[in-house]
Amino acid sequence: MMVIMKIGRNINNQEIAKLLRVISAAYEIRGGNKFKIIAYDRAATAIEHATSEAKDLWDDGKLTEIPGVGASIASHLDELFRKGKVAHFEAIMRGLPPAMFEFLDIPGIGAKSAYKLCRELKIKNSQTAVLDLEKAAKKGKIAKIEGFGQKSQEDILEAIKVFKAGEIKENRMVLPYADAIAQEMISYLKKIPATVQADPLGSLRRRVATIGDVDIAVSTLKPVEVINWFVRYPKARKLVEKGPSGATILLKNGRQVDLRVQRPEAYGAMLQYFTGSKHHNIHLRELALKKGFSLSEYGIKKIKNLKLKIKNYANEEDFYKALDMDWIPPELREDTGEIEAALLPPIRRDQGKPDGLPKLVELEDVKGDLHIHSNFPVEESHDPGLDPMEEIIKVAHTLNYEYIGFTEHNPSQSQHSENQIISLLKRKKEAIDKINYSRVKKLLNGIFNGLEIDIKPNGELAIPEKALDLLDYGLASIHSSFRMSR
DNA sequence: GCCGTTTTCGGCCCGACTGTTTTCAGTCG
Ligand SMILES: Nc1nc2c(ncn2[C@H]2C[C@H](O)[C@@H](COP(=O)(O)OP(=O)(O)OP(=O)(O)O)O2)c(=O)[nH]1
Ligand SMILES: [Mg+2]
Ligand SMILES: [Mg+2]
Repeated sequence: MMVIMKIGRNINNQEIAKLLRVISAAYEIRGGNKFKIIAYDRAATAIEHATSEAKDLWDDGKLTEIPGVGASIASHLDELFRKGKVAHFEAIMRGLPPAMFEFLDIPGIGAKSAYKLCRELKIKNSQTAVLDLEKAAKKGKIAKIEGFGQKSQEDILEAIKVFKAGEIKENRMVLPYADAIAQEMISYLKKIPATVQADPLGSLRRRVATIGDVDIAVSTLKPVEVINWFVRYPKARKLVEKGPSGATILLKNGRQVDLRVQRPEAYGAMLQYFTGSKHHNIHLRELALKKGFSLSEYGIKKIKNLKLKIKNYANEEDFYKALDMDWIPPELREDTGEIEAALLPPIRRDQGKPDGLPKLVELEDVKGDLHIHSNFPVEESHDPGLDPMEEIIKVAHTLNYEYIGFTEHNPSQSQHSENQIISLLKRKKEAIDKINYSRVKKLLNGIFNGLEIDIKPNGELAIPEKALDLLDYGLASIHSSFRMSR
């Protein structure tokens, strides 16, 4: 439960992000420049999402290539990687109760509340901070603090329960799990005629590998009906909040679902807003501002003529087109250059940027699979495949694959002599040769004989050298001894 | 603190919801 930061020279991206968020919160308490606070937060998000470890980028002198990391933060990180601590950060934190940072992941508590609670309740010990806060709430001490009351005291108690159960957005789910939750909710929403359309948005629509919460938008002329139906979802455990334009619930499984509703004629703007990402939206809105437009989930306003009515967009294509941009595939909307790339050709040429949006790899583009486990009995030590090769070939055919390769694990070394391993692999090679000469072969252009070969702790492969001659190819991978030093 | 072909200075997204406030601050999307 402790969220104390791990600091040191071997800090990873997740831990750096946490550290930068703590600094952002510290600046917020100190009344620092509002945009500096935002800058630290943005740098945190950028490092969290970076595809390389910040420490490796630092090694190559490329830290400032991360958008949002400039000279200042890069120099602090340089100090962090060299010395394991940052003097400037320590100075910022000095005088602030360290326990307050334990509260930042409790839903509804931000920097200001965390600080006030710590100070007024004299909470000193980081290790027991959350428990101390809970005790204080139960004794009615929070309601007495200025700016808090009976209701906020109850809300904090509830939030601590949620936090202790690990039911916070920071504990992310894998994409397929979130997909399942979203699909169930969408079927439920579609049961009432008021729902014109319902879509999973946010990180789900962007197909991010891990998902914090489930975001859903509904197109409707009867928002009140949809929202009331939503909050009565049978699997809902708790209503978090509810208003005229949406609601948030917590499900019995501890997951959060956010709903936003919008009229059909303005649904395009809602799709754009609620798909995100946050920094894609901010970047897009900044670009629009320079052109004299103000963007929101309701549509586009002309800044000069605020009296002019907001313009509706029923679909996303028109919304982006109004900004002279190509429609951007949701998978690319992470503010990593896609906005500049989407600017229509004449503008790109003016700016000397000829490149458009990249063409994404679609499922149909996948032409084969060279890592497949069949149930062919090679007597591996673990995880044999479930289906016969013939069945797998048929499925590959229905997927329009041109080729596949079979890569069962190598025969277990502990159970077999070298000769036994070779004879097992000979049998498999004969089986594949046979398939290649049989009718099934016509389904695919190529069926290859591979093997997933263990790399042993001493670096050797787990099959004899001459067994390699029996294979078309091998996949070598490590299956044990993960705690060896680098 | 970051960033840039209208800027190396002067900007920085925009809105929903809640509680405690008597007009808005804090938190979140
Ligand atoms: N303009 C703007 N849009 C935001 C902001 N925060 C969130 N959004 C929009 C874009 C997000 O993708 C969408 C849903 O917010 P979430 O907090 O659920 O984020 P998202 O789903 O992208 O990631 P997640 O996996 O839930 O952490 O709402 C913001 O500060 N400004
Ligand atoms: Mg989300
Ligand atoms: Mg959300």
